[in-house]
Amino acid sequence: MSINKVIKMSELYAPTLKEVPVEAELASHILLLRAGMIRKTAAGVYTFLPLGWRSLHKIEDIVREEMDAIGSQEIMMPALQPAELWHESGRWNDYGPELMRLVDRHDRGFCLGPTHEELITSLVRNELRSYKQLPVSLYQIQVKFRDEIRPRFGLLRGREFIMKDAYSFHTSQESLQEHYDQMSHAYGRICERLGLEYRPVDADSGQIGGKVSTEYMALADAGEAELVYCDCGFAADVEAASVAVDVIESDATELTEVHTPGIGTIAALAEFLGVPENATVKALSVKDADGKPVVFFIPGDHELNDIKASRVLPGFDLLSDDEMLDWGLVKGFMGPVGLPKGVRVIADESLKASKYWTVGANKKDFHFKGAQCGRDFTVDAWADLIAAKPGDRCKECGAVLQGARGIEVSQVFQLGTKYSTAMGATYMDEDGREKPFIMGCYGVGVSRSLAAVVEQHNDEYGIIWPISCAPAEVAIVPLTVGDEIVAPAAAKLADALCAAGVEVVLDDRNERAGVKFNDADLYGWPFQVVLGKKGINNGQVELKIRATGERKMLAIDEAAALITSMVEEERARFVH
RNA sequence: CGGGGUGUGGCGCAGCCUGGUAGCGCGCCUGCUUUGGGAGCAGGAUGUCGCAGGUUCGAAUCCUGUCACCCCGACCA
Repeated sequence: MSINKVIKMSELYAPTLKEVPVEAELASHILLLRAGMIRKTAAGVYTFLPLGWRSLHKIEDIVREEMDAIGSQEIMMPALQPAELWHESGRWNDYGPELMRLVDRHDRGFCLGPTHEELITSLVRNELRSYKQLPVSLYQIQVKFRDEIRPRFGLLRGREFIMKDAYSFHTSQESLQEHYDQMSHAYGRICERLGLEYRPVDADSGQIGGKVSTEYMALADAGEAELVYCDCGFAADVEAASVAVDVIESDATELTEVHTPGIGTIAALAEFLGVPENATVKALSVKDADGKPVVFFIPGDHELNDIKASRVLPGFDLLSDDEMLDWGLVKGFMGPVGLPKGVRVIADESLKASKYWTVGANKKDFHFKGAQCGRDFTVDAWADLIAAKPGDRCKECGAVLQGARGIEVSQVFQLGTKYSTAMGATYMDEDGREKPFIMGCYGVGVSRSLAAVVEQHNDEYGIIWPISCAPAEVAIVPLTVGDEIVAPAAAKLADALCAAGVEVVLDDRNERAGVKFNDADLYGWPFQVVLGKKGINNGQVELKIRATGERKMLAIDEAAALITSMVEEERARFVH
């Protein structure tokens, strides 16, 4: 795209689909297929056609500019990675089946990189030897592979996708924090320049490892991530959110057995007792990594969060019905009072606020009301165990949290020394001591961002590109081809705009007006200029703004200048 | 991985239950007409019916296996 040239629709490979593809459900998936921007090659694997590729390049360029602006340097690492590096970090075993593994002809193990911590760490450990060389920040824009359990939603969850990943190396937490903040700021700018309505949220660091992490969520009802947020500015992924939970204690202050025949679920119990679900306590029986039984107690209206629970009890697993029987646990009627010997109790910390619990009686068809911790039972450990949900309270300000869904377009992590320690990546500090790098890593889902933009910017007719990532900025639509007046006028206007640095597509196809109009809206060109015979004869062309549907007549002699300035103004809206 | 579903011309689908010469719409090609919101008429081309076996005189259709794709679920008691 270094040479700005008029794109001729008659030559463009961008076949549109009139019908909605059966495999697509989301607006972004449907429209990217229909507008001839992408095509599916296999489940979760896509080909980018010229228009999709142009938009993708624009997103990449925005990302590049923002990375370069904070001093991160672009490199390119291979997608094909030797297994031995993954053995060093331990992730050859830990990453699981999502890692695409392969073997070469010499029987050496490789994987297709889902991320690049191992490679970059092995790169710099040989080259960066002194604190004087730090900090360093490097990034690449590259294809990634993750063998998703279930690829879906087009570009939003693919098995092969394009990502910008950056890695930074520091001698101190302060230095890391400084770069992390710069990255966070850059990520916010990237979202803004892409026209994404987004929210930074507290996140879990998942498989990448590390402690501090923020995700940038493009808000979308179709998003896979659930988040809670507060007017005070707090926002978090429900998986990672630490929130205050309202629980209601039992009206009974003495341990009271209640006959609850066949009432084995929280919903049934709450209804039977005529109380809300958060007036009950839910019990989940699991086994720890050694196979020993543990029962989690959480507020009845909440769900256990696996990630949080794993922090308290690494490698835990749910008990099967048979295992519950073996340990003497009564499914549907478990409680902390009178649990079989050897069963540990871990309770969600929100339950501390409730003095008298309504719980199972460890006896079929019976529950207790008024069970008091310390008097009737003991808790071995308190921990944050549950997934947050809308209606919980903000820990910062106490307000009720609202819920939203989002597409995770980017994430920043503070890795600490996890990889540098595992892989022996060290430098010499001022005292002549060898120390592991303190690392950060920062990812932007580039192809996912493309889908997120479309998910947020579309209507019943097609895509509505923000000008910053539109495949072209202005479409020239002559209504008659081969006409001795209209066609030259269209070509002239296209050339004039092009010369002014505007990206122009000229619909010189011999198609009927309706086809061109419909395609133009489907493709989503931000500005559309329609040239008809009558208009030209009156010295006028019609300009349509895709986003607003607004139409105005422009004098043909002034059109190029006017449109250029409108394009420039529109571009400026996306650069802050 | 568990459950459900679908593979038939480029795309979307019918036909399958009840075996008997493979059909429709869109698209494509040719011609004429049309030309400001996915044109009309006429003519035409295009199918190993996902793949491999089996049953049968005969299989898109029945049976077995297999592959691919889509949807739901995947520890939520």
